[in-house]
Amino acid sequence: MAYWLMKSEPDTFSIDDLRERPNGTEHWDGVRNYQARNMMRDQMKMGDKVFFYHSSCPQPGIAGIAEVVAEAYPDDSAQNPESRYFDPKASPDEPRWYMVDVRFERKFKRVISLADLKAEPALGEMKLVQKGSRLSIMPVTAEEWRQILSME
DNA sequence: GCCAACGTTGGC
DNA sequence: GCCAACGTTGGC
Repeated sequence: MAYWLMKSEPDTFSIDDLRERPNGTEHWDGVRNYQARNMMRDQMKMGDKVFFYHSSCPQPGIAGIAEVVAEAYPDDSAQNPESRYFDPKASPDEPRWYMVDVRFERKFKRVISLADLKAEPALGEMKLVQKGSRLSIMPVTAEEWRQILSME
């Protein structure tokens, strides 16, 4: 089982939104970055655990935990001209973009802020805290996972 | 294949 | 709203 961190803008889709979905489950559409797509498509497996990260908001940080409940399948929003995620180069034969399903597991008692994560020496190697890191999906090591849980 | 121009992300 | 750091696009 692997660990991940996935970013979402809470104004668009927050951890509370996920919790309120039927079965607490939603597809993670709208990933339009190849590195992030490749990780989702090739490496994310059923049962993997995910830190749900809130970005571009007053308090950026990790808000809670979700679990992967469906492995990658085509992101049909790329083929919907009405969608903000529409990509004219995507087609049924070449879907180009993929998504997974995630299910709400729990919300942290408090948001573990980016500032707190940056201040923790044990997380110095974490991709999230490194300068210029913009990936919306990134792997988290087991050590990082444990460390962050201890900071709740 | 290079690289300039442009678009996006995301913290602040 | 600013802007640094990337990623993507497309002319050549």
